[in-house]
Amino acid sequence: MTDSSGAVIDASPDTGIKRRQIRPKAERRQQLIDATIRCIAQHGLSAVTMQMVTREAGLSVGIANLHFESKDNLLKETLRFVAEEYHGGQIEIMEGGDIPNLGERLDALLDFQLGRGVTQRQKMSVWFAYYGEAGARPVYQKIVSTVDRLAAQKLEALFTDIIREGDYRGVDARELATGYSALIDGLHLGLLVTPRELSKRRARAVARDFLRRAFPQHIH
Amino acid sequence: MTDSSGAVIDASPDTGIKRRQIRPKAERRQQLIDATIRCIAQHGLSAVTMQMVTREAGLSVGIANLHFESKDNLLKETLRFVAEEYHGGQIEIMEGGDIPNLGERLDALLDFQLGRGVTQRQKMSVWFAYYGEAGARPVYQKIVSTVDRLAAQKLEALFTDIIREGDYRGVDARELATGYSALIDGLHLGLLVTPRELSKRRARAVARDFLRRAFPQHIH
DNA sequence: ACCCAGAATGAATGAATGTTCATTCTTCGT
DNA sequence: ACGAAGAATGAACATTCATTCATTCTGGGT
Repeated sequence: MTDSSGAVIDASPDTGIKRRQIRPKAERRQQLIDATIRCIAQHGLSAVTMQMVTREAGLSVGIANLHFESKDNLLKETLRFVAEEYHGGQIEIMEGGDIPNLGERLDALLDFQLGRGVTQRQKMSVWFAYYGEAGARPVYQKIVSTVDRLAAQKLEALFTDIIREGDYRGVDARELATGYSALIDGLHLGLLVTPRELSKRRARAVARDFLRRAFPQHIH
Repeated sequence: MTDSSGAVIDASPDTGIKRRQIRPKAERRQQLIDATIRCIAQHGLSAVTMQMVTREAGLSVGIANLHFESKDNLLKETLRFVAEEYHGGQIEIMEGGDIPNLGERLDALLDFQLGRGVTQRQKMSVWFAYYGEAGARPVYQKIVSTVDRLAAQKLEALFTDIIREGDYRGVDARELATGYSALIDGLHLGLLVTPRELSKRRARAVARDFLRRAFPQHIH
């Protein structure tokens, strides 16, 4: 049997007692990180407790300190995972040998950044929860900066290619990349905090509009 | 004597004992809210304690529950204050009878949103700390949505006026307003999390660029 | 069939935190 | 000068939480 969290639970229907399962370290780590993400999304970073996370994962309290040495570390690793997943996905698309057409590649990037189902909302919550603490916690700042810088470089490179291909004049790739990144972040924020005012559809329209203004030949 | 927090302290230099001061309720409330803002900016929302806030304010622990009934309430009121201060400032400029020229009014808005000294950074920290929790706390969401909606309407109205004045074609005021707001939010985020990568000067250039693209006759 | 490395458990511990309230102190009107 | 209203204090209390670790359990290797 598998519950919603992915934790393997082996229960005798009669007794309701669940059997202890031994799994490799890497798997447990991921299981705990996933549970942490769900907890942050649902209760907020400041309300997350170890008991909450381990219960969500279907495990005992002690195990968190077995695989991660402390709560601080678990939170740090969770941020690292989310950051790398998100930026990794972006970077893959931007490097994208599988999509030779630059306009289509831009579209794919936009789809990745503002598309997807409910899952994305969970990730967004986590993302901004950490942003909120980043001002006071250098560790978080460093993790985010590191992946952010790489993604920014790739985006600038993509924009440079597009500018060359379209022969656009008076457009600075770096500045535009900064603007586009900020726009996406801001739209994510809007989707998270005021979902009533900003639908996913409209967010995409806004982002597309930005790109169309800059690269009219590439975005229709 | 006045310390950095604005709290009035009356100490005999000999004894070092500070004298108890009685002040009106409204003043103490503001004093506590100011201290809360500083604490959030410096330590992060999740690390803020009542002892920390009251010490920062130069007061005793009991007083926080005297003027605000609980920690939750103090945090809520602090968010309300910051939200209203920020959005109030924006709205005043946008309605701005004192700046008849629409282009100049846009400039003033941009100055307000991305200008100012170190103070602004404190406010930004608080702002995003709450955004981070907003996903899980309806109360925060409501406070932010309320002021946000009003500011969005005013911005849309301003853009509508500018579009009419400049006779710009194929531009949707609402969509542009959404985009501009998101852009500013994203730039704030960048300034907070990756100040090394994004200077205040560059943030302003990026925002100006966005406006210039949309309203070339109004922004030079 | 047996053993053991190490994975998993959860009751116990101690530290930290929000909240209370009996007491002390200021101020102001009379 | 005096008294009362209420502002301010901070020690005490109850709760919650992260972390520990003695113990139990599992599964693969022999």
